[in-house]
Amino acid sequence: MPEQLVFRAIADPTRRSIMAMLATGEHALGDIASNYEMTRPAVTKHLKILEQGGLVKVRTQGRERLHTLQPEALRSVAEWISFFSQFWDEKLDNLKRAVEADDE
Amino acid sequence: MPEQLVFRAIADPTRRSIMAMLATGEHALGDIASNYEMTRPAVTKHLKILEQGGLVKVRTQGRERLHTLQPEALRSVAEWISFFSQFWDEKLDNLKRAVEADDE
DNA sequence: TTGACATGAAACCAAAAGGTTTCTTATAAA
DNA sequence: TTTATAAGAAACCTTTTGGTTTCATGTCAA
Repeated sequence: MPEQLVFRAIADPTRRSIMAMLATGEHALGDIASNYEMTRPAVTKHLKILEQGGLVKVRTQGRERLHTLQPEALRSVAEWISFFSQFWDEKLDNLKRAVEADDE
Repeated sequence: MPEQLVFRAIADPTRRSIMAMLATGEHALGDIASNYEMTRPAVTKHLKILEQGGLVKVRTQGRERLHTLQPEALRSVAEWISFFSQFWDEKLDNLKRAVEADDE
């Protein structure tokens, strides 16, 4: 799972919005799509990109496809940011330590 | 400075690489460009996008343009991630608190 | 002041991104 | 067993992105 796919996935505002929605729990495609102006195939494509980035997992139930958020995929981004945090504020070295501590 | 411009800026691997280079200090365009296969105008464009995202600041000295990293611009991304961190691991609530504590 | 150097600017190009419409397939419900 | 629903797949279109080449401009050094 190349890290680039995560950065790509979170670059689009619609996809970040979908992530926020999925933070409230599992949702079917139609359910998600009804919150946006665009067509369902468009939302499908966004979900596919989120999936490729490891940020969303899908399971099929009957004729529905249920999507779950996988927020751990954001960890690589958090780690990348933590490298730069040392340059912006000593206080935020906390962030770096927090991420690294979770690295086991 | 819309947050979207930061997400856009960090989406490209070349730009993230440039950021890493600038973490070592101020650099002129030619200096940066010599590290990449692409032409200088291409690097100029990447730097422009980093500038629009608030991640790089430029000053002119003689005929050179010196670029400095502005890592604080990553804070908005860190805050965005911290919202999701609560879903992935309780331990990483540290991250959230660290970012919020620095919000003053 | 003449030339070399560091860069900006503009025009252009191919590929990727974000979207649409149309058609098919699979499941659920009447 | 029809019919309606939920979704995937493919073809297509437009705009954005990441890159190029070419040319113009400002600054430093002989």
